[in-house]
Amino acid sequence: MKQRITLKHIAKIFDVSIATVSKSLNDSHEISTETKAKIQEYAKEHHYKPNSIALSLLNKKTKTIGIIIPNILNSFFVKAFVGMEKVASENGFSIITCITNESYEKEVSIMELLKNGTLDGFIISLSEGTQVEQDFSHLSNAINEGLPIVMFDRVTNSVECDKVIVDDMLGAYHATEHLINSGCKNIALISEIYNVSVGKLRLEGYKKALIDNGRAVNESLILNVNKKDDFDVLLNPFLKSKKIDAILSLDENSAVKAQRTIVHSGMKIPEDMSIIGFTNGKLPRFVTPSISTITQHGRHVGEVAAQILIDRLNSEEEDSEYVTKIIKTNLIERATTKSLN
Amino acid sequence: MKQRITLKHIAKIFDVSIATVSKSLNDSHEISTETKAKIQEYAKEHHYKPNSIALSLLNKKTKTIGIIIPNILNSFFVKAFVGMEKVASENGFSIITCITNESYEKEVSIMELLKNGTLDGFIISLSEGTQVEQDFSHLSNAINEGLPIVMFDRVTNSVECDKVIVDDMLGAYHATEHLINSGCKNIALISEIYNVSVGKLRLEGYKKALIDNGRAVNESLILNVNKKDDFDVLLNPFLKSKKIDAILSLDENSAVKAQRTIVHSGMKIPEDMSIIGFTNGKLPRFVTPSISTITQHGRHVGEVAAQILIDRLNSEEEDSEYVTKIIKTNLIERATTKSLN
DNA sequence: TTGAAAGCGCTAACAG
DNA sequence: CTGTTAGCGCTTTCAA
Repeated sequence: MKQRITLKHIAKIFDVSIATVSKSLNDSHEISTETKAKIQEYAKEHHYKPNSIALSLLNKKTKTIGIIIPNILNSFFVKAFVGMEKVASENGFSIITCITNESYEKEVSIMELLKNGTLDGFIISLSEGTQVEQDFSHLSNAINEGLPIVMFDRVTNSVECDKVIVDDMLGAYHATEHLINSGCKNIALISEIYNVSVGKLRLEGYKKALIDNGRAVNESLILNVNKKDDFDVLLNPFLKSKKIDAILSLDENSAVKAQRTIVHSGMKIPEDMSIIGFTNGKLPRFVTPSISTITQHGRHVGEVAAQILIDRLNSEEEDSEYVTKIIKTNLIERATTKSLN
Repeated sequence: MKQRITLKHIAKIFDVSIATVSKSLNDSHEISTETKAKIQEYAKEHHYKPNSIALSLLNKKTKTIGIIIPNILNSFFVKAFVGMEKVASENGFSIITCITNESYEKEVSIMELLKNGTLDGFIISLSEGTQVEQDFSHLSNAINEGLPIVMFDRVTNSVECDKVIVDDMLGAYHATEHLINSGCKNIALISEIYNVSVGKLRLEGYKKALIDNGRAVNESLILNVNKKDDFDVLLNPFLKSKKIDAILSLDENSAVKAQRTIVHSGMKIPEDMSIIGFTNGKLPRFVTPSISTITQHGRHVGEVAAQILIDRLNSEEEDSEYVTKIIKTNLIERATTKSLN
């Protein structure tokens, strides 16, 4: 194992001081051209690399941001992650990634662990546990200690910071309206994410669309499924007991599962039953019949979030105003919805 | 913004030396119980956190590993990533993630960037570009500089290091044999990954299975698809021109796309056409008919890779032997294959 | 044009 | 029991 080469080594070789070497490599005008030349050449030949840990200690900046995600097996979060990675890497930032698995405790312990100087800032989407617990002190503490945070997707009003959110309410509103306009009478709602903020917003959008269109909100048409529950066992009786002719799914999983159940039940899609689901991953696209989805532009969300954080880190001013960016959703019509024409 | 609290601050408060504070917080027996007590209490109250950058500089260890992945939108790689994150976090390691987008240049520049002291070691799956280029000096350099590397999935014999690989050849072999045994006569092979090592191994397994079972390898039944190509345009004539009754797909994408094309063509699955595809993501499972797949146990691959790296980092001995772990695949029979009964 | 010294936050060997 | 000193690798005054 070759020893890492340092300024000290080079200084010894040329019998000069460490300071001289440092200045030479930084191309300081204080140093004579010849000295610079020979030192630079030697450094290049021997692949000298400044130790960034030492630099971080000196500058109190690590050029590294933390990304905290509830669950990376979720296609929205992977896409957001890809966007963040792209922007970060374009701007010379590294990324430390942590996955909370929806656990409040994990989220807190991760933040504690990372508030130790290794990071310049955080990008986080709250875990389900945190949104249930409603305790955000680990986040406000970080901000107080000078670590900027950008929250995305699953956010809270209880913490003041930059935010990038998806227009969940409007997305659900438009989707519901599309179902109404395409002739659906009894629109059910299925959600595995009733615990998290975005689930609640989507539910609101659904209700508002019904009301604005002169329909009553029928609570018995709303099915909240626990992740531990057996989906099919719940869904089958649910579908049979009511005269439902459309489903709005608040998450990718339940849309796909509902679609399967319905296909098996022999109902005609979209004639007897329309489906729209949130989150546009590969799954709804490739399934047969392909599922109409509301796309949240995950990648873009990630890019914007990363850009906001990096801009803040690079900016000189201490306290520029916090921003909240809202990313619009789009309805992608596929085979599970009737077209309006 | 509150200033980070350091040993120095605490030392000043109690009018003791920095060393005393350091020892107190590390619960050294050298320090009197009272002094320790009051200093520890103060530190806790004021949320003192040792600066890990300073510690890294001192110990020349960062407790951070780099994970370099070609493409995280690939379900095998996300699963592997999840496994690595789990093991790393259990062992108190952080993870810096980079995505090469299959580019050799990106891979090299990432490695250059990260060889600066921020990482204790790497876990990498080679980019397609690197496997085409066949230049691995960025990797051997890292190893020479004392940065251990664990390669997984897409590896090369040209670099000596720890490796975790999937038994691709055998996986393809068994799958092909399954098709043969279930009565398929003309088994085609479709690949979007003919450029990468695992693609080549899977191809070998396919050929070997044919030969071992007294079949001829018919090169015209092997379709290599470029990612830029329009898959359907290639596949349709391919399927029509030969009397194919089974397809082995070397990657998840082409399996799903082939399945769709076949469904549309009206052929009966699996009676007229059987399909087995590599990589067991959600897609093949939820698609109708669900696709029989060869699972590579991505999560487990990730866990093993991370564990090997961490064990090496934690071990005292400089040069323990390199290991190569082979993870066995399994065939998951679903609706696109006839059972053997 | 070069170098000595201080310091980023911390630990450890050694004195007192 | 506590403090002094040196040092991890680097930059940056300030002096020479």
